[in-house]
Amino acid sequence: MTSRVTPHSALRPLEAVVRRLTALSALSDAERELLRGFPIRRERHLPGDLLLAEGALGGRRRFILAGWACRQRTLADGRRQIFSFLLPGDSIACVARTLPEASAVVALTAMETADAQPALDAAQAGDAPGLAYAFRALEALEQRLLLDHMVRLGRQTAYERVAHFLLELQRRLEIAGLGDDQRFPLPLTQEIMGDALGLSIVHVNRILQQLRRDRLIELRSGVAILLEPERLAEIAVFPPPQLRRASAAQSPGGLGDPAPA
Amino acid sequence: MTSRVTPHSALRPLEAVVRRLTALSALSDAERELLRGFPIRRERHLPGDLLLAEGALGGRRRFILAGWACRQRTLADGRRQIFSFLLPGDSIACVARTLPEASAVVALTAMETADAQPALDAAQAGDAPGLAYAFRALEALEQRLLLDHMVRLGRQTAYERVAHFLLELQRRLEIAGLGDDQRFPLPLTQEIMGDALGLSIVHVNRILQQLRRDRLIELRSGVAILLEPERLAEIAVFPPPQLRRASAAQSPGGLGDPAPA
DNA sequence: CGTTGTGTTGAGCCGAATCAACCCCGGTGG
DNA sequence: CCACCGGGGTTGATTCGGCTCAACACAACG
Repeated sequence: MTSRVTPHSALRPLEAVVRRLTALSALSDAERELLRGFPIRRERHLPGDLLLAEGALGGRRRFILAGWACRQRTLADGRRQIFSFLLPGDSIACVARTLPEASAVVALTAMETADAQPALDAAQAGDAPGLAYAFRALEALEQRLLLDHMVRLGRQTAYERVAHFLLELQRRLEIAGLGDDQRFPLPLTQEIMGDALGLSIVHVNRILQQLRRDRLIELRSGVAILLEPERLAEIAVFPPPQLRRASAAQSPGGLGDPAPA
Repeated sequence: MTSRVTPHSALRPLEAVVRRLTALSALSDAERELLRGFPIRRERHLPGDLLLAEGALGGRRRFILAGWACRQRTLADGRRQIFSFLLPGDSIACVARTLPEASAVVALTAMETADAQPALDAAQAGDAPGLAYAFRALEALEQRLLLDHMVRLGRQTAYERVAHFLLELQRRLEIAGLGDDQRFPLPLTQEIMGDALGLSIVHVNRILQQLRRDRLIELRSGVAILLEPERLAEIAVFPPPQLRRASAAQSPGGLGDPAPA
């Protein structure tokens, strides 16, 4: 269904995961191979599927190979708040362990996930220090994204919120190997964006219109294009988060294939 | 200055910490004594003191013995978002370790803190399973409080936000041994509340007025009284979080990772 | 061919921000 | 002792961003 969105998930299912972790930590080639070698017990999910229930105990840890999900909470009167979006390369339920989940995880598109437990066990066992560091960094990054989102909700105008949000998605998706420095898949309805950004559907629509009129973005059939990322960043007021480790050397440049092994 | 606010900090400095942890985990008497016996290297801080800088690496972990602080971020143009309030019994910088902090921690009142490292080390060493569990629960609880705050910001009216916020404070403070089931210290200016709740000073003032007119709360000289907590809870729409362990069952032995096969 | 979900657009309203006074109170210093 | 000052709180008038309601367009799909 979303072959454009997740181009390599069929041939190299863990590609997004490897890219994500590599951006956060210096993985040895051995670790990369270790990661690719685990039995991953793939699973498929449909839009709307509940991947993790609110209040659940000790959810299964999984990697997302393809598709989008979100962490959310629904109030008694139907209002919904989306806390974060989970993209290919992200992991589910790696925070709380023996304690009830504070949010539900729901699939937004068709998805594919893999068992993350073997990799986590290896990291915890001390066999793969690079992996262990990457997982901790992942957790910290998640926290940072949550805080960013909170700033959007509490202290930014709708225009700023949307600008900052789109920038965040672009950066995250580029790292996961989807999209480039201005173009990326955006399989979200305006309702979903509204529930994330604390805005009504109608208002999300108007802001997107405005961003288009201002020639800052284009949106066509599930693909977003940031025409002037720098101006968007100015509008966004506070800098989108550092998604990579600060170190000088990073994964070898090109979008196509990191890690020649 | 705030002797009513922190009545036992002089005689039993760790009282709030012990109470907090006990509410989360079944601590043995030995563990409680262990906790009280650590060298805690107390420190005092003044309102406005920076306890942890944004972007700092590996901050010192400390317990709060007395006084209030907050986690916050300040934007370039001066806007501020407060993410959470840190109360007596809470700990600072227990999440990220080797990674840059995503938020600053700032003292809001005069404070006293203690070194948490000995206790954390003991927990990590496996000497005190109850403590270890408590610390993990503490982290999860913090996460939950963040998400609650996000719901307030994104999906609640000002009136609901304030109601829910006051209820949260009451519950947390009661557990820490400050205040009772409707009365608690509230040393926050309306500006601070505004920066937490995403509202202007003026509007915070009006909402508080309204809550008073509706005979739901009283505010006098740094003390808040919830006249009808149940009605406040109804207004708050979504239930304030579970701050204690669900007394019946928890994990007495399975403190490691549950490993759901 | 209707149906359903998503996007679009207009009209009107309302919640919350802004602007601007003013009050009260606790310093603090002449 | 009083004059002054600054921080916090209170209040009114006005503006405005974003919501609600409502209608319609369009595509995917049965």
